[in-house]
Amino acid sequence: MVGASRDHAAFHRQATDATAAAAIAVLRQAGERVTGSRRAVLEVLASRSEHLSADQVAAALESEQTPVHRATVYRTLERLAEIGVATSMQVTGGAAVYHLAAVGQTHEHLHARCRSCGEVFVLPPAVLSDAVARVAADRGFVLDPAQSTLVGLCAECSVAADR
Amino acid sequence: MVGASRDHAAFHRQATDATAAAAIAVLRQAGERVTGSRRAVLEVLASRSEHLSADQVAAALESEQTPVHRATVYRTLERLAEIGVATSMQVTGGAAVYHLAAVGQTHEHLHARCRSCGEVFVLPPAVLSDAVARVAADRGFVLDPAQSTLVGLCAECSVAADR
DNA sequence: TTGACTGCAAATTGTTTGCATCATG
DNA sequence: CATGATGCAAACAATTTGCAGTCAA
Repeated sequence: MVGASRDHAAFHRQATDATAAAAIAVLRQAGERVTGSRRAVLEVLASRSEHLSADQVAAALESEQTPVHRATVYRTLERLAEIGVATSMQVTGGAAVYHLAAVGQTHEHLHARCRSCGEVFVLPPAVLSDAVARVAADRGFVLDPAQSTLVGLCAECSVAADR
Repeated sequence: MVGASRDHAAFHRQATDATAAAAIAVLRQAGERVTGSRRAVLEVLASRSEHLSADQVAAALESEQTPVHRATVYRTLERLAEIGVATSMQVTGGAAVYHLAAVGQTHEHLHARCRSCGEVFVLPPAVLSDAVARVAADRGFVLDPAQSTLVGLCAECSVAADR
């Protein structure tokens, strides 16, 4: 049990390091400067699988004795998103959240938020492929599934609402 | 042409007045006070078919020589939404927008926001009918098109981005 | 060396709240 | 007349931006 746990932790750290390193390589290739702040931000993003808000990233850095000013966190995340190393998404009614874009794989995904419990679900972007085609034909609107948030009731909440 | 235009304007004003009056009646029934500010806010909502942000409502009132303080506009819109006279929706990455809940008719529609110019477009909810079916089958998620905001590039901005 | 990056403070935007005053019911 | 509504200013949260100093390339 303890052994398995340690192995898992070790694996995770290694994977995290690899991801962060890959992201740094991309940064360098893009002609961007690799600074301590950027490294730190990337490591935080790489170490968590979920989406983090700029504030959460700043808080994580602070508790890791690597404080980075919030303005810098915002600028860094924005830059990372521009380069494609990270993806950002505006959560309806909340702060923008970021996560590392898996280098190589497209890893695009779509978010659906339950308006009852607030939980955010990840869906395959293909769910919107029909909608993409329709709005393009209809209005010339280039829909970006990865940036869109669908809203509704999750399975659990819709069952609860039925009663 | 001129005649038709005048008739249309007259019809529209009449419809607007009727809608606002109906909303005021509902307000009264709900035991809410009917004040000048509330009347004015309702008339602005009734006179525009699109969705307005609190700020836009305040601006409209100001240009109509009926200034209402922004705080009041916010409080009023919130109250109207609570009562059900108006519906609010948080546009992803933007301000909340409101519109009168058509008394009786469902008036469902879907929003798409351009991530470049920020403009919000209204689309027929049928655009998402395929997505609704897919997420329902896939995850049991009951998608609500009226609450969802699609994000992408509008026709104009996508043309501009191409160059 | 030098221009990009950072920290800091201050400005923005959208929205909420405490409080004294005022007007509707 | 008693509440509940309004105006005003100030607080808020999430970002953004101008500036001057610092550091990676």
